[in-house]
Amino acid sequence: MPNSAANQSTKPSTLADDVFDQIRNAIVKGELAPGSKINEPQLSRQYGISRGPLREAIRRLEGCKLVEIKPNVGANIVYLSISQIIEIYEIREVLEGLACRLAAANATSEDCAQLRALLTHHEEQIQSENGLRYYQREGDLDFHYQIVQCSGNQRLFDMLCGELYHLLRMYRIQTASEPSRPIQAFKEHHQIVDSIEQSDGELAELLMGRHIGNARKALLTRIQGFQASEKTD
Amino acid sequence: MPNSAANQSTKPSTLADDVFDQIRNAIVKGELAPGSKINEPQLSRQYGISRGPLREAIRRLEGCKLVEIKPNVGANIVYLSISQIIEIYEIREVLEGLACRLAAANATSEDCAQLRALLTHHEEQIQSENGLRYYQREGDLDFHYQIVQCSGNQRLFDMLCGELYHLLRMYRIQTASEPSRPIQAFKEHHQIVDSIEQSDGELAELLMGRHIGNARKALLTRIQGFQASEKTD
DNA sequence: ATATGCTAAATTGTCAACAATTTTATTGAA
DNA sequence: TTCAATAAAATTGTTGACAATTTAGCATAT
Repeated sequence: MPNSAANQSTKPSTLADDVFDQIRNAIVKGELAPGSKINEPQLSRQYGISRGPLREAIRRLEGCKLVEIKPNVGANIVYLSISQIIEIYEIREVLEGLACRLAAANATSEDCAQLRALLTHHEEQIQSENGLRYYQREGDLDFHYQIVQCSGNQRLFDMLCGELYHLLRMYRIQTASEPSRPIQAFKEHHQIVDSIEQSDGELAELLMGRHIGNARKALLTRIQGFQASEKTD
Repeated sequence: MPNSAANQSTKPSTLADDVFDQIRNAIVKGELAPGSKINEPQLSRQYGISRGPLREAIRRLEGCKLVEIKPNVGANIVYLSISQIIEIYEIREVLEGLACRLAAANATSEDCAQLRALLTHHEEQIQSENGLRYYQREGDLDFHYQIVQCSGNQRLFDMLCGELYHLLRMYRIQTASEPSRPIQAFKEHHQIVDSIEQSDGELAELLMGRHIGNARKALLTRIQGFQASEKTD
């Protein structure tokens, strides 16, 4: 069917679903500030819908742990403390380690080629300052994203790419962060692809765990450095 | 475990929240069969509420991935295939390994005493057939539950105890399963507590990973044995 | 007997109104 | 001024009605 219009015959969707996507994007991009309150009348006007589907979208966000609802008070965008970020990094450490182990077993040669291509593309981009910033912001997660895809474990993919990465993006924007170890991280990425290509799952798992562990430690020391007063829970 | 409706003045709650809990319990207990369709008019009558809060509860369940909603068609209770259970076990393997490593570092002597107490309690219960069935059904998860609590990582706790364990309970009921290696599993539990008590995080992590890995393999071979025709995705 | 198309019923999606609660503003007293 | 009590406004929670869509039933034709 010649369907030039975006979504008519192919994608039946509901207002609640659409607004769910929009709000989630707004949260991840920081347009809805962490910790801030959600005002139903205002948001429903903004999106041009009634409060019914809006509330459904908010409830779904609650299920995803992106907002917290207090009865009779309202919903707040979730706020991640430093200690919560550390917790997420600890989890990523083992989850992405697993992803690498599985990827080493399952990745086709095309998958490996694509991983290589992504790395070289980053290498090119990284020349310019803007490119470097891009790499730190998004490109890094792209790499991790693609490895998880190679793992073949769908639920692992959902957990990482559908939930945790959203929170990390949110945090990066929240704190204009990530001046951390770009060159070193880049080397580690290459090593990881090496081991995946050689189907050495245990090594890939170990390297990825160490890679994220390094990032976690860097984050920890950087925080302790000039922000020792941050509440840790 | 006393979680009845005794809280009135202390806990303001909303209909959507209450019904969310009730439906989730019904799903986990198998009262709402996996794959079955949710009928809004019927459920709203059953719980004595209107469709508004009911739909909010369903949306929240969608966020938790316990139901799947198709626009204009309705919500279905999620159904876990064998391969999806395997995926969950792979994830548990590393996540609970992490929990053990952290628990070994963080657990107080009281925590360890409590773990020991739980194991001896199981040892007593396990004498009778009913007790053994209980152990296989719930007691086993109780043990894992308590270890995750000792890890000190709140998000890890939420992921495991707030999501994955629900799915596993659901699956166990779904397939009257778990005649698998109760005595062996019991020994492994003891070893794990040993290593946590000795603050040997790496050993605890390895043992727990192996423990769950064994369960996964047992499950896999049992399935392949007399149900080789199961769709694997 | 199996399809095909149409009609009726049931179900889902959306909205606006109302009730209940919280938040804000205001008043009055120490 | 500061604090408490109170009234007003705003926000959240809930409901029932209506529109849109899907599902089921039924008659007809091949």
